[in-house]
Amino acid sequence: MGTRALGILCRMRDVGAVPSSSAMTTLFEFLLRVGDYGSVWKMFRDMIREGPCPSNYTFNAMILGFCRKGHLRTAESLLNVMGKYKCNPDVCGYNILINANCIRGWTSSALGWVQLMIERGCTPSILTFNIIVNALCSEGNVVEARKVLNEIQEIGLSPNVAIYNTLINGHVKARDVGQANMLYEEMRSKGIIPDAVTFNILVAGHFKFGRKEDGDRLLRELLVMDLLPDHSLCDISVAGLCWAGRLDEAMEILENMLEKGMRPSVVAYNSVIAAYSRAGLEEDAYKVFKLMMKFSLTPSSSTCSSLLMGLSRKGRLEEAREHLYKMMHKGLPINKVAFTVLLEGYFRKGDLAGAKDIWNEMQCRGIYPDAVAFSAFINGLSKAGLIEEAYDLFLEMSDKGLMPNNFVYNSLIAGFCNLGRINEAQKLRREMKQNGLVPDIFTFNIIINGFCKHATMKSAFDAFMDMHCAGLVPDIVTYNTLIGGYCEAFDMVKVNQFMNNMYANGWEPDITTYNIRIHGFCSSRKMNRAVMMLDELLSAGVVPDTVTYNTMINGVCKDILDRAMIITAKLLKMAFIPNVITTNVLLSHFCKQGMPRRALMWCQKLSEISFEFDQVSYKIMDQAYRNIHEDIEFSKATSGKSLLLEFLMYITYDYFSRSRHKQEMNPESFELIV
DNA sequence: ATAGGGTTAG
Repeated sequence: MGTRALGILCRMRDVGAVPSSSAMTTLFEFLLRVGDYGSVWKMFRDMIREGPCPSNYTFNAMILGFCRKGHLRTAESLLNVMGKYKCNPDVCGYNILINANCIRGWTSSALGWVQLMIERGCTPSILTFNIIVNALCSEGNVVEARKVLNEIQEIGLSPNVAIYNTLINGHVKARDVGQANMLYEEMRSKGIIPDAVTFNILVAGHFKFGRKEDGDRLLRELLVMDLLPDHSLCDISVAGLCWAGRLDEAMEILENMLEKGMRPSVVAYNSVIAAYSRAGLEEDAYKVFKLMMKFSLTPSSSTCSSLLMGLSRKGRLEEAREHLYKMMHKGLPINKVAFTVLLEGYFRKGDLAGAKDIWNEMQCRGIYPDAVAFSAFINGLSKAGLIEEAYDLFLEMSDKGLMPNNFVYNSLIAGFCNLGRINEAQKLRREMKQNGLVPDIFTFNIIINGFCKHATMKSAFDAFMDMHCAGLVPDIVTYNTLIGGYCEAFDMVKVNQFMNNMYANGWEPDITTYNIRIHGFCSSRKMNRAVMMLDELLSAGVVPDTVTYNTMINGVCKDILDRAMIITAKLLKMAFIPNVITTNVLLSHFCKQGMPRRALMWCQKLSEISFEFDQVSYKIMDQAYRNIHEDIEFSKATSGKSLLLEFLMYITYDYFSRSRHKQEMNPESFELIV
């Protein structure tokens, strides 16, 4: 299409006709999108010689096009020369350039441009400052961001709802929901009316990082406030309930809306699709997508990424990749996030070759990784223990002009911590500070975890104190990490102390807290206490998960027979869903209890139903082979303990063999939906 | 705003 347009334009020139300025601009946009810079410059020269005169609109489109391709220097020179062609750079052009600098992580040069535009007599708009505030927030520098808001008021600009939304979002992302609330109050007191975005940020923030009660309270208040139209309220409720894990309720609202003839927005559908995918219910995600298609809504890039995330997290990577191609073929908006989601999926599966392949393909298709994509790659490599390769990538991204942000530093720090190389991790934390980044709660949680796992609890506690000094408020993950560390150290005094500390700071234990504590009891063979913890969890209204089950089962296998049977009966009533770790637990117990042949027999049966083992499974199988070879077999398959093990393995096998027969998604269904 | 980093089971 673009080449034809180019041909027509040339013929127009040949017959002496002058194309319109807007036609030229559209053509520039196209040529820049496909990266045909040769034609861009040729057409530009033609324009200068033969008209039409380029307008500000033409220049801005070119500046935007070059910025999107990462050619910031070219964009900057265009802005600087446009004066020669009777075009004065306007606030729009500057904003594009400032934003491009911010996206690359070059906040200080963005600030330099703001300075320069003022010197050149172009007044920055509220949008200019919004871009800056956003950039500072994504560096974790909410304090500076807040200062910008004060400064713009001093120069006589009045903040609007958008800039407040950006700042509130920044605080929520920094896990400071309290401060986010204060900003909300502040904007209201200034008479600025919050919009749907404000509430979406706040409600999601409360559910994600704050307290669920606050989320509910805000939703209730919102309903009586009469500020927003009904459909916005529904969108926000749906998103909030999704984050609260109350998917059935969210779905109910969506269905109610449809019954009432209201049209839920793409955001509402996306929230539900994302939540289903996150919860491992990818088939339900596709059902919602189908519904969305029925009402001919246009999927956004986040719709696509969320659907792919559902498949990818379940390890269904071939299908995910196939859908990715189909989506691109249909012209759906696929961006770097979709590729990042797949990249993560390959790493999660331990398929390093697949991960590297999707990484290369993304770049071959002209989709360039951003800081988060780099961090996903760096994170995957570090988790696989390939820290040197990860570090090379870190250097590569800096070479490419992408400033590493907190995501990247945190991934790398986690990589060093996982290998126990705490000193190098600490060095990176100092380096991020030198680069103007502010270590966030993630950084501290990663480092605290590193100390818990590879150093002393004293050092972990010191890091916890450092975190306070840095003005950060510990969150549930911080508490869980420390409680886990003290559990491992069997320091029950400190465990209880931190549990109390956690309650005092307004945090209720979550499923992870309970799992950690149950694990603590199981590993010290206090199964009665573990069961008590399970009961406590249930009465607190927390839903146990597969981790709970696996932890308990692992304890049960080690326990005395009578109690083991009672606990097993209790667990089975709860209808848990097993996974590969469940089988690994059982297989390793077959080995530990002197039955390597039984372990291998079950492996054989599982592979017959194409069960997907993981790296750990293969290690256990190796161990079983070695045990047979070294003649380490001592259990009779008829003892009570081994019968219990056989029984547990049988029901696990049975679950997988049934779920295999369940109707898998039809591979063509995606095409049928769209 | 809705997608991509940190805590838990072998």
